[in-house]
Parts: sequence; C-alpha cells; structure tokens
Amino acid sequence: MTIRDVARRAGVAVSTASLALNGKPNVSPEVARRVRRAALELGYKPNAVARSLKTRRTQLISLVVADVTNPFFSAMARGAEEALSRRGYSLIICNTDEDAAKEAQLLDVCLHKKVDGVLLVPTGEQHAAIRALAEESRPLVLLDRLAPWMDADAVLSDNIGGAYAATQHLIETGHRRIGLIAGHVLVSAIRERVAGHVRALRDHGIRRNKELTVWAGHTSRGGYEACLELLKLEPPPTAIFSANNLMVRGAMIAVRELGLTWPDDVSLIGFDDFEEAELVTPPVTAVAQQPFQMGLRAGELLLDRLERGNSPTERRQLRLETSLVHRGSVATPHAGCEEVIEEAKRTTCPPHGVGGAEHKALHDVQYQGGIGNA
Amino acid sequence: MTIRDVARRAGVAVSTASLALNGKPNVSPEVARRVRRAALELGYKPNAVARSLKTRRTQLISLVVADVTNPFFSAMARGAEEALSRRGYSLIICNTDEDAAKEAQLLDVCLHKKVDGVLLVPTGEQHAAIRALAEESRPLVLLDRLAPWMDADAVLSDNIGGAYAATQHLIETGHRRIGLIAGHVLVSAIRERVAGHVRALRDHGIRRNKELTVWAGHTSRGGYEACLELLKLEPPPTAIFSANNLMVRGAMIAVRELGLTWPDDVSLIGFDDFEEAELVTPPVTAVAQQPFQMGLRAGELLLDRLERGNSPTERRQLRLETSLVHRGSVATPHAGCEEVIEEAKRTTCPPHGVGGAEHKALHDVQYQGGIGNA
DNA sequence: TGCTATACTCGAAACGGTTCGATTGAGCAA
DNA sequence: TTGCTCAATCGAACCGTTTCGAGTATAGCA
Repeated sequence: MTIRDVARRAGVAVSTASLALNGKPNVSPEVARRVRRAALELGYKPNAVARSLKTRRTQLISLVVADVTNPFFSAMARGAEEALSRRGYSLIICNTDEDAAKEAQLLDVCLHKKVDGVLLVPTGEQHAAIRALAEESRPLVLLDRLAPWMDADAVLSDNIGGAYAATQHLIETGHRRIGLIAGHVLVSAIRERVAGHVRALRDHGIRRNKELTVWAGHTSRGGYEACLELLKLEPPPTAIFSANNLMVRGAMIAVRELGLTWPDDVSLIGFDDFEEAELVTPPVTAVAQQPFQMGLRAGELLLDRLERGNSPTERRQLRLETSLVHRGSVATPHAGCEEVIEEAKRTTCPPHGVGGAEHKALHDVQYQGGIGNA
Repeated sequence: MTIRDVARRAGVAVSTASLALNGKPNVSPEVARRVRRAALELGYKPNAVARSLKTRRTQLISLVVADVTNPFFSAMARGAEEALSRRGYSLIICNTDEDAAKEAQLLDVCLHKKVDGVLLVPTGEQHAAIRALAEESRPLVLLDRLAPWMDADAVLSDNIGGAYAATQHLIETGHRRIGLIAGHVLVSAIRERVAGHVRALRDHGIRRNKELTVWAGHTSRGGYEACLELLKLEPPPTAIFSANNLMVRGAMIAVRELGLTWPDDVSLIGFDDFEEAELVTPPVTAVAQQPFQMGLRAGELLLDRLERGNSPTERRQLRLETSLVHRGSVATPHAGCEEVIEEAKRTTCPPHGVGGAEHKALHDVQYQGGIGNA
C-alpha cells in the first residue's frame, strides 16, 4: 500500500498523486478528486519514514528532563505534548537523572533519529552532544534552566522573584534565622533562587549566614539529609526554605522524624508547588511555578522556529511568573525561642538599599527594625 | 556526511562499508579496520531515518496512557523508558485523557510514523486504529487494563487480590458499611477491583448494597463528588474504598471539607499508593501497585516480541503483585456509630465459601461473626 | 492559422542507507 | 596447468516519498 498503488488506481503518475495528496497547486481539480478518492478507497496513509528521508523532517521532538516521575517535569511534558500533538508532532521522552553522561548519550540517539528539535532541561555540564545539535542547526529550547555556555531560546520561571517573595514572607513573619536547602550549583534555576533569597535577606538587613545554606541533591533524600543537618545547628533555624519540590518533601519527612511539627517548631516553605502540599496537615506554603505552561510555551516556541525556518534572529527568552501560595506552614517563630530571635538580632545589620548586584560589605550593626508582624 | 563519504575515504564500495560498520561477516579484518577508522575520523553517524526506510525498523515505541501527569502513569513511563533506552529504543508519549477518539487519533499518528510497537493503557472502547495495528502485525502490549475484544500481551496488577485484601482489612477492622468509589465501567482494572471488593464482602457474609458503590470519573474531582455523595447517605458508610489514586485524593478533600477526619469519622483506603499518602496526616492506607515494574516488564516483553520476530505464539500475560500498605487511615468504626453497625449487622448474611464466580442468592440472615479486631 | 503563455502531467533523480546476486581472486587438489 | 571452492568485494536495486526539469495539451491572442 504505497503511493504507487494510489497513482495506478487513479490512473496518474506517482508524482501527480503526490502533488494532489499534498494539496500542491498545479493539479487539476478533476485529477485531485480522483487521487483523493483512490487514496481513500485504498485506505492509503503515507509512510512517514520515507517522507522524512526526503523532506528531512520527522515531526519528532524530544524532551530531555531529569525524571518524568517528578511532577514538575511530568506537567512540563504534558504541556509540551499538548502544543506538539496539535500540529502532528510527537514527543520523545528522555530521562537523564541529572547525569551529564546520560544526557549526552540520549541527545546523541535523538540526533541520529533526526528529531526536528529538542526541549532540554540541561544538567548544566558541557558536552559534545550539545555542540553537535548546534552544528546541525537543529532548534533547541531550554527549559527551567539556562546553560551559560549555550546560546538558545529558553522558557524559565522567575526564580529570583519567587525566592525573594518566599524569603520576604518568612522575614515579615518574624524569621531571622532561615535555613536554605539549595540544590546543584550547576543548575541556574537553583543559583537564581539562592540569589533571590540572599537579596531578600540583604534588603531586609539580615546578614547571610553560610552555615544556613546546605547544598543538596535534587531528591527527597537530599532534602531530608539537608534538613536534618540544618535542624542540628545550634540554634536551629526557625524557618526552612527549600529550593525545589522533591527536597521539601524530604524536609517534611525529616521534621516529622525529629518529632517536630510545622509551623510550630519550624516554618516550612517550598519552591515549586506540588499536589500533596495541599493535603498535608498543615498544608505547605510554596512558590508555585507553571510547569504545564512552561512545556506548552516551549513547545510553541520550538514549532515557531521550526516552521519559520529557524531564522537565527535574536534569542527569545520567556520568564513565567511565580506566585506565593499561602498555606499553613509559616508562622511567627515559636515562643520558646526568644533566644533564637535574640541571636538572630545580633547577627543582623541595617538594610542598605534594594537591588544592586554588587556585594557591598555588610556591617555588623544592631538591626533597628521590628520583628515583623504575624 | 554519509556512508558514501566513509566508503570513499576507506577506499571501498558503499556496500562493503555498510557491512563493515554493521559487523556483518565476510569482511576482512583489515578492511573492517580501515572502514571503522574512516568513520571515526569523519565523525560519521548513520542516518536512522534512511536505515529505517530499508529495514522497516524505527526503534521507536509509543506509550499511550491517560495522562503522564498522573504519578501512576509517569512511573510506568519511566519504567518503560528504562527498558527501552537500554537497547537503543526511544519512547514516544501520548496522552489520551481517557478519550477514545483521542486514543484512536494518536495511535494513528504513531502507526504512520511506523513505531515498532505500542504500549497501551486502553480506554476500553473499540476503534479502527487498534485493528490497523493488528493488521500491520505490530506488537502491542496492554498495560494496567485488558480490552476483551483485543487479543494481546498484557502486564497487569493483581486487582482482584488487592481489592480483596483492602476490603477484607476494612471488614476485619469492624466495618460493615463500606463505600466504594469505582471508576469507568469500561476499564477492566476497575471492574476487577469491584469484583475483588464484592467477593471479599461475600466471603465475609456481607450483602452488597448497591447504593454504596459510586461510579466516578478517574479524577480527583470525580473522587471528590463521589465521596460527598457517599457521605450524604443515611447512614453514611464507616469506611470508603477508592479504586484509584486520583479519586482517593478527591475523597480526602471531600472528607476534610465536610469537617470530618479519618480514621475517626470515616476510614479511608485507596487503590494505588501515592507519595503524598505517606505525608498526609494521618497517612493513608493503600493497596500499592508497581507501576515502574509494570512499565519495565511491558517494555521488555515488547522488545522480546520484536527481536524474536513477533511469533504469534501464545499470549503472555503478567500479573504483578499488589501489597496492602498499612498506615493510619483505617480504624474501628467510631463509637458514635453503634447504630450504623447495628444497621450493618442487619443487612449482612453468613459467609458462603471462598471463590466461585457464580452469584449465589444471598440470604438475609443475621451475621454471626464478631466485629473484628482493631 | 500560427505562436506563445499557461496549466497540467509525467519520468527520473534524489534522500541515505541495506542487501542480493554477481564477480574477482586466492588457495588447493588432481 | 586446470578446475573448483570459498571468502571478500562490488554494483545495483530497493525502501516510499518529494521535487525538479521537461514535455504536452489547451487556451488566448494576434
């Protein structure tokens, strides 16, 4: 069942049949009708592989993420599929587990399979596969993170803003000693969140205490261990900000395991909202991202490039809003902890203006402001 | 950069280069070495599309599920990808949203793209795309559910056993009036769970009360509405068994919203475990499935068929064990409900043997057994 | 009536591999 | 030397499309 059969049945040449079926001009209405009917009667469907060979288009896009099992990424995948399937494209899913070698290998396979484009959540490490991608000038859209050594379109969250809002919320609720569970340093999203956090501290005149930042793996286990580490500090932080969804889960488990509760013993706030945040008691406050939208927009961006011929015009970068979802996991530092607050006061310093990326020397001066409202 | 370039560089014919690169016999070690070196020097990678056209193999498998966003399916996807990527296959993900038309359309696209095989969680409705699949004798492995009108390999959970165990657990904890949130009737897994539930009731001499079974959509919303409906009954059930993960979430929300708590006001048990089940307080008891394993085994099964030439030998069907994960959401019916229990007693009847699929007439006799232990 | 522009239609050449059957030549026995 | 076998190599066909350049008929126009 090939186009040859259709052509024969319609009594035309193969090339004419092809033109007719693809709605190209310069084919008489009469012939076009005959060809279409023949195709219908035979139940003809073009062989996409053969077509791909000739047209150099496979209508295949690959999405490379750390792990589809992570709700953040699965929502992203869903969004991408939504955008792509509408236009006849299919989505290939690859899981890297944040492993650069795996990433390289998977990208390689996709390249040989001639995917039309790639949606990538980069591990952050550099390797040949990415270069190969660029060399074949196959469109690439980065998701969630940037890779500084790679110039490509990107769809990201407003990480700085989100982290700033979360931290500010904690500060305004009275926290001064805030633990931060970060993630891989190589991940730009994480660095941005840390930056947002630090900026909020600075803007509120709180000196950053390095021991309060723990760099963990992007897993529940990583968050768990980091949280234990934080809570072992003397004095422990009164609030913990976790820079991704898996890690906040781990943190919750750690808190529970120590026989503590939030927000009474320690306030909890997460980056990236997740379903259970709502079901847990008390529900967990979080900075919500829009993973589905990210996938959707990235998919659209990619298709745009593809159909507009990947014109190497300026790079397009999209920042999607985050929003702080207030739930019940943040409260005024508990009463039994005045000494902690005192301690915190001693280590704070006066605010010194908003913004400004340069690192000013921080003065160890008594902080003047109040503790903040509940 | 084609095999032609490699052949030229190595000073051999194209066909010889092909043989050498594919490790076929009948090529001298000397020539093989020269060809491999040429390929390496040129950075040659075969064009998978061209190869596919000739070999009729694309190394592409599609996974068709309701929604990757559902952790059950994303774990499945991950398992499948695991099995496939090992052997150089890639996974295309398609979301049907339980919509048969969408399923048909997506399968159609995959067919034209010439995927080597399909992993399918069928909506349950019949349509042409499936037949087309069989006609082209492309291997198919069913996941999670069967479609009675379709003869194919399958990897499933022990739904009957799992539902039986869950129900038995409720009964042994003292429940007699058990609400069941079912799902789509067309979904075999759901029917099996209902069957397991009913069998457990029967085996413990409890007459099934139809009003206690609510058929809902497979969503959180569906579970929510069904749960409200159940709790509005007079008297309400003392326990609710929800036949999938999304629906139990909805049920939890409904219970909360009514100002009730589990297990005090109503015991809760779910089919298919999910991460948050553990984090919620009290954590929710559930029948755990093995979605990752299901995907993995299904992928392996498919590859087996593919590489063994899809010999139409007997169908292979795998049932994966389920396990009841005891947590804190099941307890003895609450004290304020003796009348409910009395009521329940009145509607029960003596046990009449285990197993046996035939529906015996149930006798309306006072149930003799005790209430069971906590 | 003849000429040209236009509208269709067609055959053949790609696309980049694999594979089949033919060819070559070396090795060996008679 | 001849004849035969077998391994190594090669050329060409093929997979199923698209597309290009050429060919043909028709209509319009002078």
